[in-house]
Order: sequence, then structure tokens, then C-alpha cells
Amino acid sequence: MSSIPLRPGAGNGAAPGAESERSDAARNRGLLLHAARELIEERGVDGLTMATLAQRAGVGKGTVFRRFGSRAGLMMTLLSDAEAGFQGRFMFGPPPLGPGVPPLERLIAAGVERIAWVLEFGELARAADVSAHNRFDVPAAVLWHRHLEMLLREAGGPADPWLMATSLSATVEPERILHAVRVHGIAPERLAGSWRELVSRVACRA
Amino acid sequence: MSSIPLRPGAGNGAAPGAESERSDAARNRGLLLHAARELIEERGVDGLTMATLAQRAGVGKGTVFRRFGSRAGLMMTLLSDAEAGFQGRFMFGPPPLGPGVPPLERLIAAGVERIAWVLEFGELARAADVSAHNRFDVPAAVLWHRHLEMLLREAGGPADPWLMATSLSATVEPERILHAVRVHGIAPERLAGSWRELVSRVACRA
DNA sequence: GGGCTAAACGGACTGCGGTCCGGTTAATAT
DNA sequence: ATATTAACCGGACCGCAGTCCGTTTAGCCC
Repeated sequence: MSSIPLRPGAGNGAAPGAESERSDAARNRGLLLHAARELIEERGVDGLTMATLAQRAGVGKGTVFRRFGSRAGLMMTLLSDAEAGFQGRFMFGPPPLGPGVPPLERLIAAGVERIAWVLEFGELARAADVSAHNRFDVPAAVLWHRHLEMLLREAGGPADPWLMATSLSATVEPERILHAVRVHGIAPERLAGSWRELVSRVACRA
Repeated sequence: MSSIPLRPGAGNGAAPGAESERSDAARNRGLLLHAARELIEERGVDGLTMATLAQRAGVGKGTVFRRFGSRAGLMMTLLSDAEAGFQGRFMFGPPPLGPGVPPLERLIAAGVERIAWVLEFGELARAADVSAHNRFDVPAAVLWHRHLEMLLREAGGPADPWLMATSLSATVEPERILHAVRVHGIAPERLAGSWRELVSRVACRA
């Protein structure tokens, strides 16, 4: 009948790349993600070790690394839902975060939302950002950077929107934000206020 | 005669803290620092392992960790000369980096100098900045932050100089600067140009 | 010089991220 | 049902940062 065989395990929630996936592999990925969320809930992000995770999920350590490549890869996978949600909101969501208002307003909203996002998921993001490549060249980071760059360009402010977007991006990095809040006790509203002032000065003509 | 006994090993170049230091300890620290510089020259910062360092210096591994606490501590020690030089220049050196010109000019000079410093010593700084504490709460980092904050305050620009200094500081972090130059091929002059624009917009009234 | 003590020494040990490879199994073709 | 094979599995293994503790020694006092 069908010349195209069914690919078991394809099309389930967590994207297995472009290829399909054997059913045992899919099952193990599910087990691992579940166990990972459980362990993080119990012991925090830093309390999760790859060996413990393997044991909890009832698989070998090699399997964990084949699925996620590295600890950072696992964290990125765990983060992907939260990141996708954030992306969706600033690209297609309602104003002032999404399109429909002047660029400066969107920039302000983007930073405020980002700060809130970091406060919620920053711990995970920190664990995912072990290398410069993971921090800057991963699709989510590139997208965020481009979004800021585009808004700066629309606002017609800086002469070098790419680098200015880099500066803005640096301002709201998880490590810095979490440190400011947790160690220096800076209130999130104060972070938002400084962000507002920063982008207001940077994203305007003259 | 003298009721104050001589403290052997005290007063040599590399500050041993507030206390004195036994002669063998001082000798080993010298050997270790020498061996470390040698190894970094040969294999790069990332190619230095604590075990290799111990072996090269002809001491045990425990000794390395007692002297420097951690790999990051060793890197900070190796960096301290370069950092002291940089600090001296922006605090007491000739204008426009040192005092004697309007704050905006000093801010511009500070960033340009910092970028150059990072290009020279950033690899070491990256290895020293393993934790948030090492990155933000170490004396050199605090001093640099305070310097930027003070200049912003003098310029009378932002309403929240402390946080604005944090943003400026984030812009010239080693990881970002090195990544921009090495991966994206951004020319240092372009970094300097963007810095100039950033501080010009941030550090002015109105 | 000889004894005393606090400090320094050094290497075995642990825990972790990450790799490797021989054995196993899911999917397919016959 | 059986054979084939590509993908998957698992745990032994490696290198590294960092710790621990029994041993050695520098500096001081007599």
C-alpha cells in the first residue's frame, strides 16, 4: 500500500532534529527529560549531574550524552520551550512587545520582558551558556540580537546597530542580572528603569 | 636585640597576603609562577593543567592549590600585574585616561584602553572569570566599575549611575570582546567607535 | 647543636564531564 | 518467521579540578 513507511517516533513534541528516531531512543529521551526536570526541582540546576540523571532515568551514561551531546546541550533542550515562548511574544505577540508601536517602546518592552524571563529561567540559561559559542552563536541568541538590532535600526539611533545591540544584549545577560538581584539586592523594577533609560538614550536620533 | 623578629620571605614582590611566608613556600610560589608563564607561552592558557604545572615546577599538586586556591586564583595572580598597570593608568595616569579632562573624554579613553587591554590579556581574564564572584566581586572588577560609575556621575548623565556603569562594563567584557573580534572579525577600531557613541549618549545631560 | 611546633609538602583520592567500543535491538526486507 | 543492518545501549574508562591527610621541614627557643 503505502510506499512511504511510517516513521515511529517522528513528530512527537521534542524535535529530534531533521531525522526520525528509533522508538527506544524516543522513549529514553522522554525518560531523561522527565528525570532531569525532577532532579532540578529537587536539587537545583547545579545539583544535576549527568551520572545521577542517567541512573534516575534508568539508562546508561552514554545514552545521555548521545541524546544531548553535553550538559549544556541538555540545558538548552530543557530551555527550548521557554525560549520559544519568549521569541514568539516579541516577534508576533501583542504590542508593546510585538509589532504595532514605535521601535523605542518595543525596545523598552523587550528589555523588561527579558529581565523577567531571566529571573525565571536564568539559572537554566546560565548552565546552558558554558562556552562563548553557546552564549552568542546559538539560534535563540542570534535571534534576540537581531531583534534588538532591527529595532535600533528602525529607531534610526546608533551608527552601528549591530554592536549597539551587542551592548544592549550584554546588559541583560543572565549572569549579570542574577548577580545584581541576588548578591546586590537590586530590585527588578530598578533594572527595568535603567534599561529604559539606556535604550531611550541609545535609540533616538541626534 | 631586636624584639621584632625578622620575618623571612616577607616583602618580596608577589604579595603573600597580609602574613609572612616560609622560605620554601616563597620559593615554590616563584617556581610555580615561572612554570605557569612558561606553559602558557608554550600551550596557551587553556593548555595549562594544574597537574602539569605542578610537575613542571617540581612540586606536588597540593602545593599548587594551597598557593593559589584554584585554577582561577592562579590566573588572577598571573593577571595582577597587568591589572595593576591598567588601574594605575586610569586612576593616576596622564589625561585623557587619567584626571584633568571632562568626564566624557575620560570615559571614552577608558573604554578604548579597556578594549586594548582585553585584546592583550583577555585570554587570561577569561580563565580567571570562572564564577560570578570572580567576575564581579573581585577588587579589580569593583574598582573598574566604580571608576565608570564615578565618571558617569561627574558627567551628570544617567539617573542610576551604578546600573549604567554595569551596562558599560558588560559591553567590554573579555568574553564578548574576544568573540566579536575573533569570530565575527570586528575590527578593534569599530569596537572603539561604538563605545564612543554609547558613552556619548549615556553620559550627557538631557 | 638539639628539640619543638606550626606550617608546608605531596601524592593518593574523589567527583564530574565527556569518550569509546563491544554487545543489543528496533525496524525492514524477504 | 528469519535474516540483515544500522542505530542504539551501557558502563568501563579518561583527563581534569579540587580535597585530604600522613609526612617533612623551616624557623624559633634553649
